[in-house]
Amino acid sequence: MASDQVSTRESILLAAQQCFADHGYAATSLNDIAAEVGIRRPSLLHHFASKEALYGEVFERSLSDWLVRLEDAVSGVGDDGWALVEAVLNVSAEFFVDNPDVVRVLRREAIDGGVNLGIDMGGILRPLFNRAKSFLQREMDAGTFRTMEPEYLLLSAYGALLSYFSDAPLIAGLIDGDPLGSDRVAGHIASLRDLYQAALRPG
Amino acid sequence: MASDQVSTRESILLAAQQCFADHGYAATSLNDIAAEVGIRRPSLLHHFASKEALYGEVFERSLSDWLVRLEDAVSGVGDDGWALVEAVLNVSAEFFVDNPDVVRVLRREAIDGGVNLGIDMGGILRPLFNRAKSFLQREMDAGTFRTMEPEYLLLSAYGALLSYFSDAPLIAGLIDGDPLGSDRVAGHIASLRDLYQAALRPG
DNA sequence: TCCGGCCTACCGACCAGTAGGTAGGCCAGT
DNA sequence: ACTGGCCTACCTACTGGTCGGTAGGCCGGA
Repeated sequence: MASDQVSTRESILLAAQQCFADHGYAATSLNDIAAEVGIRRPSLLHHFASKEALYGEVFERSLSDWLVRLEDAVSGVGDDGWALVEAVLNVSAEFFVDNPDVVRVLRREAIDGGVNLGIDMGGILRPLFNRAKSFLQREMDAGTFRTMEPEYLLLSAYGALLSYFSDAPLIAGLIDGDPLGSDRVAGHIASLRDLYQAALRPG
Repeated sequence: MASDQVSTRESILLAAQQCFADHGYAATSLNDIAAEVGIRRPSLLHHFASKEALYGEVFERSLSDWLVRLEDAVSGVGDDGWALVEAVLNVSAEFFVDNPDVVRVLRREAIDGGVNLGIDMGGILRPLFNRAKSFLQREMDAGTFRTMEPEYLLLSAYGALLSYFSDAPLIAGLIDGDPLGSDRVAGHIASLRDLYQAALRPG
């Protein structure tokens, strides 16, 4: 109905995102999603042609939401090298806290190769990766950053940043308190900032 | 038969490990595993009571293989702080290259919470985590390492190290060449060593 | 040397349950 | 009267798991 605060279609997407994040594609049934929305499976299939199509839309939205947010942050910062690194760190953390399901969907796809359902995750990320690489190279050439291998540096940062959020279910059993609590997240980001500042500081 | 180079049971475990790593628990059927071994599903279930039991054994072996290897490396190094960090890095990398499936099995479990099938991954890892934490704290107190928050430092290192291997399918689409090739892996480990050396160097 | 008994490993056939997906009907809003 | 959204009922394919049965190796007794 049009009077719904959010459309059924939107509710389905949100429920699907949560289910796919929690249990993965294969372990999520359309019945699970439909039940969460409060409708029957055939009604769900009235809005989405297939399970695969639904997943595709969830995945695409997850990835693009993050990239848009990242793009905004990057363009809002000048050419100051370190400020840009901090902006990426901060905006990503903020986004992942607000959308804890997104990062688990993306990471599952990364393990599967990001290519399982016709979506070429690598192809989408590659331009971004190359841009970040040449940014780092530029800063290193200019002496703003200590010279390191930009490719590996990026991959390490990607892993260190995302794993904290994607593996939150495990980490919750390792540390005291909710790893996604705002103070814990702030601590993690501060630690990352500290780590990479120390590593990138020239000299 | 006893003349088999490896027992059927062992073949099943190996095939299961690969399937679970490639596609996850839910997306792997017993038929898939049986077909890989070259037997029928009922024959497989003659060796393992259930799919869950088979997965449990695969998971347990994966985790303990890594921990044993880690334990050996740690005990083989004296009390030299940085040497121990390097040993952990090196032995883990070596192990992950030799057993590329293990890390994907473990990471999938980490995302799921490591608690899905009655196995408490957090419980197993917690003592190790606490030991590493107090090791770092000791080195920082002694002035060998720069003072940082050990908990976050460990989690970042865990993420940075494992993600390179678990997300290898995605990374393969990001960089040129096989990310699990020996030179690439060496580069990644060297970069990690460099990163954490720079971050932990006192001053 | 033969024998019956027991064992392991494997198989085809079958089971109940559940998956994704389709067909067709009901009904409120326009 | 039509449409969009939802429903029940149904389909086929496949899941994990069980069943009864078989081929063949091993072993103790005659």
